Amino acid sequence: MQLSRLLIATLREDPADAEIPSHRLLARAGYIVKTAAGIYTYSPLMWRTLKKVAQIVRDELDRESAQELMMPILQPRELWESSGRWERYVADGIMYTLKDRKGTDLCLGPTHEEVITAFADATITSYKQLPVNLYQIQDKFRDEIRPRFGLMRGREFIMMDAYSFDADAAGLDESYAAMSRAYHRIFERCGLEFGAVQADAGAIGGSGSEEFMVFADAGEDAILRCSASGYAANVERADSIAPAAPSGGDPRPIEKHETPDIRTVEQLEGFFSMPAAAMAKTVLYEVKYAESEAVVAVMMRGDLAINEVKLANRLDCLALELASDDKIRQATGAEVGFAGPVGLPEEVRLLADETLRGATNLLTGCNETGYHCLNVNFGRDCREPEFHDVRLARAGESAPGGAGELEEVRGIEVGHIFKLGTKYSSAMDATFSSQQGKPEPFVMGCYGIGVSRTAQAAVEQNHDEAGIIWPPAIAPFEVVVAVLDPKKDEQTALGQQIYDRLRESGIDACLDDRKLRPGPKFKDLELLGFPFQVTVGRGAADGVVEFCERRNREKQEMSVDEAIAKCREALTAPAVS
RNA sequence: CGGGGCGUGGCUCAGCCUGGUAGAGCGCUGCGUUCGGGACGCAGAGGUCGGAGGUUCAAAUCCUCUCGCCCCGACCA
Repeated sequence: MQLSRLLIATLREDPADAEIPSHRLLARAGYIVKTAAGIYTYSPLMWRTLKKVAQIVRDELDRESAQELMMPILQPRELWESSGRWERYVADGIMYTLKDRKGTDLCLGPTHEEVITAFADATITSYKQLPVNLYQIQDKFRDEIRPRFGLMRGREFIMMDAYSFDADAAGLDESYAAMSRAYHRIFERCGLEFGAVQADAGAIGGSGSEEFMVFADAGEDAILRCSASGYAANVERADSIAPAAPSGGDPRPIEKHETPDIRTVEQLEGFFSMPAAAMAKTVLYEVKYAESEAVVAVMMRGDLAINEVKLANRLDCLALELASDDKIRQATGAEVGFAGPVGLPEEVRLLADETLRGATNLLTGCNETGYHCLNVNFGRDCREPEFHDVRLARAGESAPGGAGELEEVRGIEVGHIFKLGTKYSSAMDATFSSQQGKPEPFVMGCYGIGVSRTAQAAVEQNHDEAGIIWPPAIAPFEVVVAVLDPKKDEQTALGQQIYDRLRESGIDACLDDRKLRPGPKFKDLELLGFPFQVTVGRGAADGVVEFCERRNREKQEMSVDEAIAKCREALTAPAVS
């Protein structure tokens, strides 16, 4: 490809709406052009990169015997009602819905569990056909609350979604392991520094789940990891060993104290000269279920925090949020800051974190404005709460197992693998005949990779002040042969010759024959970020060119043969195991 | 949806407070000089100031509504 024939529209200045480096660079280099918020047109160069990412995904999935197919974007409401997700997705507002001319409701697919489960039900009839793993690479649509950071969180984005069907849990474990292997190879080949971390299964549901995270400061997710033990988890999911609390000792008689305007843990520490770890705060949540709403009180040790994702999972609710001041007054009969287990109305469900199990002589609120209680003991002064782990793990705490300390890093979620089990197949009555001739629901897994997000994550991890530094495997071109002065015949001829020889070697090269002065040409190519450059300039008459690696921008003069050899050497990627 | 901010040539922005001739830099076109790190000269093209309504002799500027976009919090590949 001659760059003079390729539509390249780089910008001299950063677009005003780009915040993080990868978004800024992709927009400035003209790789992406915004069509609407969270909706982008991919330029010809960007499309080359996206196709390369997609092809790596295909290669590695196919190696694990997955099969590519294509499902519809437009999906009928009745299909989504068969899994029970229509109402929830519409209520959450994340799904685009529309009506056809007859008034029939449809949606633009945000994901394809329903379609694939119906397809599997229609086509897989016997256990002899299992396992099956099906995937597609397609645009997905989500009415994101806040699209941002370019391709990182778009309303329309390219995603690979795969679905495995097995006869039993052991089969699912194998399918899941195969996908995990494939994912590791995919992100390795894309040149990313990444890790698999334990994850919350979220709205999709199911048991086991891991996220593949590209480590980057701009990442939207917080990860806790421990290098000593190898433990890594999304903070939503992470566990840790809580710091020890002082022993409360044998139960002493409860004491009620006047605490005017003392509402927070910090204030209580000062007022009673007690450590936060000897207190229990009581936080009220408004919890939404499919058919009802409730106020739930959650007790947590004073020095620790509540993990709302864990809490929502324990409560098995649709959504929860901190109760409003009005709700708190209504539920406890006291002002905000004085809620506690003592005298809590029976209709308010009471949970407590595991760290409070067996605790004695706690300092708590007692649902009376201006008062707190000392020496509160469960079962004696108040109900015995339901104990659950609802604690937020934090950096600095010990990792599960106690091998080392947790540190926090940021990550971009580029992939997610789930063990779904029979959640969808049971709901939709999608079955196969078992060896005993009985209908059994498929045991399913589902797996996603954000293809467009992965491409941007690669830029987030690979750039410098001058521009993008594409990992070779996903660069729009691996090598650019830059002819500095296309008006000089010997430069043009030599450039063309090098370009041809690189192409013959199977290298994805392009020829920059654009009539640009050298300064702008160098700047432009650095911004665009091709990993290797062969510069044909004043040495052309003597057969001398320059080889330059974008990553370090070091230039070396050498002969044409040497330059070509350098390119070949650099691009003979070590085989991925 | 809540809170904050912004819509002025292709891009980045000034002008708005205090109403009266629509501006700059970059980019683009032509000619000339230049030519290894975002050159220079000359000549040009390009804007219903997001949209609608209102106030006024007069609105980019003041008021109302509306649409779009960005940022901060709850969703997710």
